[in-house]
Amino acid sequence: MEHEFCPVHEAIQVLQEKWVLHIVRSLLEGPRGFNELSRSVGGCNPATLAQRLDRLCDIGVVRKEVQSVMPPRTLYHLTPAGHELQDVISAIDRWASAHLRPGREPSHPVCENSAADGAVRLT
Amino acid sequence: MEHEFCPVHEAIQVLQEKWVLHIVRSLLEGPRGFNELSRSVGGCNPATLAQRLDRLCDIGVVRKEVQSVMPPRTLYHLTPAGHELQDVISAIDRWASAHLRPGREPSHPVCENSAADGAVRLT
DNA sequence: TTGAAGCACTTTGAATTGTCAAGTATACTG
DNA sequence: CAGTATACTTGACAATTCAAAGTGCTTCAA
Repeated sequence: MEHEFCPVHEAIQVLQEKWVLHIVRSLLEGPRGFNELSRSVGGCNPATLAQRLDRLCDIGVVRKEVQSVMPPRTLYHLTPAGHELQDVISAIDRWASAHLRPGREPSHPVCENSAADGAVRLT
Repeated sequence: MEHEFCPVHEAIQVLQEKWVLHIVRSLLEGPRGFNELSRSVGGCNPATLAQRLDRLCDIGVVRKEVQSVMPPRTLYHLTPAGHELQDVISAIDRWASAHLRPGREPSHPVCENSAADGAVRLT
């Protein structure tokens, strides 16, 4: 009755969780502490961030290193598997650089957007 | 006062929206109608799906082609820019195949997961 | 020595999102 | 002529995310 295991599908399930890609992207630049990460990710509240990190930890993408409990000092960094998400982020980066531009207005109420140059506008 | 425009960041904002990656992946296999897409994406309710499609349309990743209004018949397909998300999906696919496996239990309450083979387990 | 700021979170209640079930008008199939 | 399909919309409800405040302890400046 149940579906078979599909890697891509599962990966998408994880990566589409809010903030996950941002977190990974940030950690690719190096290990960070909680607040540091929070700032670098920008706009994710601590409750959600903590939850995402737990998940990524469970999944084996991130490792949490408690350096001291009091005063608190923790480092989050990517595992080798996590590091390999670099390819995914790079692909997004390439796509974004090629197709995304600032664009203010949705330009049209209707869906008549694909400009001549094929650029994509954000709303 | 405001930040400058960062393509990757913006792209992530879009791609992390629930169902978006699934939708793109499905459309990469070819154009589909609404219900067809809904089925192939699996589990996304029509309200959300409609909303996501509108967004992707506005953004210029998807094009909506109404073939007839009544009885209704619509086709959704990727624009050239949308098609180039293939690279992103492929990267996810490669990562997933290399690092994801079925794994039931989180195996441990704590975050002690990175197995010797570096495989990642889903919870 | 006092005060402010930093650390890693947790808790709370409210706001935003996503989901479910049902419904619409029409056509095709058995 | 009942049943199925198409593409959605609506409204009520559930789940997720949010901002704000708080904790207990250290470190640094005044």
